[in-house]
Amino acid sequence: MMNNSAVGKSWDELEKEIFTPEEIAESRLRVALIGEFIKAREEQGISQKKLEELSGVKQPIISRMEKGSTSPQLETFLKVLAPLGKTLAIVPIEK
Amino acid sequence: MMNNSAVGKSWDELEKEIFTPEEIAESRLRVALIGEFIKAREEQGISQKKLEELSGVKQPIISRMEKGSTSPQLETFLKVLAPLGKTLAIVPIEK
DNA sequence: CATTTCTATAACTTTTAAGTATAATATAAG
DNA sequence: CTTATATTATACTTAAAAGTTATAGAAATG
Repeated sequence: MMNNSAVGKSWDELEKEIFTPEEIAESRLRVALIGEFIKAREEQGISQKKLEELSGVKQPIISRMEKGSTSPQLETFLKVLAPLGKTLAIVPIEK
Repeated sequence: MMNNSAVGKSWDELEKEIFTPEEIAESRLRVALIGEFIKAREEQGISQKKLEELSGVKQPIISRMEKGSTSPQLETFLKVLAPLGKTLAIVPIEK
């Protein structure tokens, strides 16, 4: 049984009890990357279905990826980025 | 039965018969990213075992990733990059 | 409204990455 | 050398993403 009550706590507070700082940082980063992908897709007016045609990645997978219910494989992410004229690069962590 | 004999063909020639241009491009990109990661790890004198401690990602996973026998999840790749002071960014495809 | 397009989700199968334990190989010490 | 020890690679199991199909619910279009 949990010894800390959840009542009255914000998600930020709860998150700190459940996950390590590394997990939180990593998760935010992943969310940021996916968010940038969504933005690029929408800016170019490309639907998930259309992107399925362009990338070969099925629409339900794109949906799950965007909703954050799966952490895509590097390969899958590169596949959906390519038709948007984007790719991934390794960069130094910014301060 | 295959109607093209493999005898006398280079890997580059064979590759074109087996994979689509998109698959080839994506694969080379993934290999390039992994190569850059390996370079960063070795330059910093960090062993796979040490990186396991720093990142929480098990050494066999790092090994398979570097050997190219798996395409890591985005999350896993971010985890191993972080202790090396690196992360991923979405960038335009270069000409 | 009705219809089409788009996104989300569910259920299920297949494929593949992650986790675990161990083995092979390389490197360093005696 | 050969024996330790560190480092990387390999089987094998488990977990999770991808693929498939179908459908429901939003949101735009006529």
